[in-house]
Amino acid sequence: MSNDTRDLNERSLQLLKTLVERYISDGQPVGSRVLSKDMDINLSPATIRNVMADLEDLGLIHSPHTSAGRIPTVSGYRLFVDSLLTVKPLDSKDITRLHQGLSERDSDGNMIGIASRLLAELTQMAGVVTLPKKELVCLRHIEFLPLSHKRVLVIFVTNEQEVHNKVIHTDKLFSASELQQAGAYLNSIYCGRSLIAVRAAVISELQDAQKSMNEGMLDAIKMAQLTFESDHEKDDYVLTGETNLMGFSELSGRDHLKKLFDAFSQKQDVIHLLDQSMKADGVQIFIGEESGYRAFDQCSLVTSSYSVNDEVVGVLGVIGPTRMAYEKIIPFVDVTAKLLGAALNPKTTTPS
Amino acid sequence: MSNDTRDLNERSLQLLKTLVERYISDGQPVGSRVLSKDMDINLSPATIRNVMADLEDLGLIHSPHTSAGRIPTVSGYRLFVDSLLTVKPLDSKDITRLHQGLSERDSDGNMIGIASRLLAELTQMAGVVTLPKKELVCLRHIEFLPLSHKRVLVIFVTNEQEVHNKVIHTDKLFSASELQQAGAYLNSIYCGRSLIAVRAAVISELQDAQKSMNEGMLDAIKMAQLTFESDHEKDDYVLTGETNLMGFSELSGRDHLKKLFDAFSQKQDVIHLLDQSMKADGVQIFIGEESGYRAFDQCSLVTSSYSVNDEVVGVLGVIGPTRMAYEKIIPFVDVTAKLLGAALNPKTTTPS
DNA sequence: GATTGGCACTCGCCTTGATTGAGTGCTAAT
DNA sequence: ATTAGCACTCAATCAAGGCGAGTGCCAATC
Repeated sequence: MSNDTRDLNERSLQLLKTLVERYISDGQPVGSRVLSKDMDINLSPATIRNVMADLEDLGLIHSPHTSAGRIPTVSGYRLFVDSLLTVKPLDSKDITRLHQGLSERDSDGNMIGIASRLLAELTQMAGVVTLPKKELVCLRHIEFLPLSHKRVLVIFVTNEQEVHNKVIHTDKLFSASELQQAGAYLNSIYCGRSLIAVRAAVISELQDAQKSMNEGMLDAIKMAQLTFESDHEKDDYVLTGETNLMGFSELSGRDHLKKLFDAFSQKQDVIHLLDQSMKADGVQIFIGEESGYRAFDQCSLVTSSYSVNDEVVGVLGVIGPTRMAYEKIIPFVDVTAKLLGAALNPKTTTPS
Repeated sequence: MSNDTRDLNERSLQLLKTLVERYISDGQPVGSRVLSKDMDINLSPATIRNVMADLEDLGLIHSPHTSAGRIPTVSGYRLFVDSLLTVKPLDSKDITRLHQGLSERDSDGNMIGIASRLLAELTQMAGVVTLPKKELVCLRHIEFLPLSHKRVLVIFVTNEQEVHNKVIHTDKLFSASELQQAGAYLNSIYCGRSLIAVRAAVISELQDAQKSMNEGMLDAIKMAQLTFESDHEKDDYVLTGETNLMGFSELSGRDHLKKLFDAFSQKQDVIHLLDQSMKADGVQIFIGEESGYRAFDQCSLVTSSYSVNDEVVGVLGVIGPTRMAYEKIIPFVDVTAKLLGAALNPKTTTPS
């Protein structure tokens, strides 16, 4: 790396671009000969070699061994996606499919799952969608049912139609009707507020307990506290199409694949990675080791946050080998994020 | 296969047993020499070879190639698990773990998921548990919430604490309070009955509609019909620990693994296989090709049905390579099934 | 007659060595 | 600055040979 990438002239960039494209489509290290044939400008292989040597000095490409062609390094991919890429418009079939899948109408309630499946199906890689973040979800309905052993089943609905449930342990025994009243009371005062707001309100209510509250109200508040106290529903995501990844030969080192799948089921690293995309809006890309997690060394992650009412509420993306068709995946993720955001917005109807 | 397995004398069986055990623990074809050392009875390798030749004639073992040892065939495994196996008592650590995981008290509501995870964790293979069958689940509570576009969110609770939800489309627009009344009405008449019974009752109610019903009741019944009309929650299962399977070299032919995982996500074949175990009670074993599904050619499935109140309601099991430690897995699956059954029974408390 | 030792044979696996071919780097000519 | 030419490197492929594990069979033994 003797120099800055600014040294690169138009031609070198063009060459890098062609090289990356070629490698993405073939999967083979690409040599000077094929590159010479692939390029628009006519150049002899020898010239190409000189330019490639420069690119190698800059750390943009490298040879797996002496007499193989070159393949892009992470920096090479990075430069490619940042400046060289010509994004392709989405396939119209894909657009149709997305629309029909994410139209609000025939939702079976779980938009997140649908979106994830669509991502996986249409890209033939793995699709991932985080659940919308809690600050943004508001309480729609809450209800309690008695169980044995002083336990209570809490069911609450957030946003339009997401149903959650949890078992809480109470101090004393409640009858079904007491619980029903508690639910009605909580619904009357907390409905429509965000979970965060509810939690805060509950805590403050409990603190100045001298307030004029009858016992039933107090019990209700206590149960609400138990329900919302912890981040019981830890940030989570829906991941589908993992099996698609098994087809890619570059990921198929025995334990490599296992590491990857283990990371998927532990979720933590993936969550952390996706969280980083929450901040920026628009499409973000993590290439290979850029992610910082060994398990994803050979993978790229193309993400985009999705928003409801201009507020970012979650992230979705696609996971595949570094050697993926970025020019198609990027717009695809972008559009999916926008459509999902629209589909989740209760106020608007998705345009047909 | 010149002959019947009855030809086998005690010694041959003993030999087969030792061979299978050895192969299971080593994963290498086992030859006459090691076998001779492994056996209790002292026999020269030559004698062993003679016996092995007989076993091969009977189709119980075979050589992968001329100068390798022998490995069990499917029939060999079959004979082994049916007659030769000496089951080992469960490890006490495992028992403790199972008890603590499946004790009713600190359930977070999803016993099935917990059981599956326990199976996978403690066997280091894949665990699978079917959801309890519908005939046996009874309605505990039902409730409706209005959505936009004449859609209604139905939430219903079955058994103790399993929460389900579904979106239905109605003919006309209902207000929140109308829906609440409908829910109350349905709760009053259908609570405690099985879903199957509810479905039947709903249909018959609708048929003799001349009955004295006010409009609200009729609407309620109609909504119940929409809710329960189809097998909307198709028999399903919870599968965990699939990634454990990636460690086994015998399953790791590239597309073999993919086929297996695809079968897992399509669910259909797995369901069908598990259904077969519903009929028999006690532990059932499918070895390799016995399952009849190509994807499971190199796998064995050890299952047991689990029962609540002496009635079989579901199946659980473990999926691993044919070369698995049956003598430990079998009692393990057995015990897990019994504990799960007990944990699901609302009447009893699991013994500590 | 069952068991055993001996022996030739088979076959997978590993190493070695030679060959091939793709691709490079360098240099000298254009 | 570009190109042609050439020597060189190195992975991949293949054949040949040695090794070793294990077999099958036969004749000797108990």
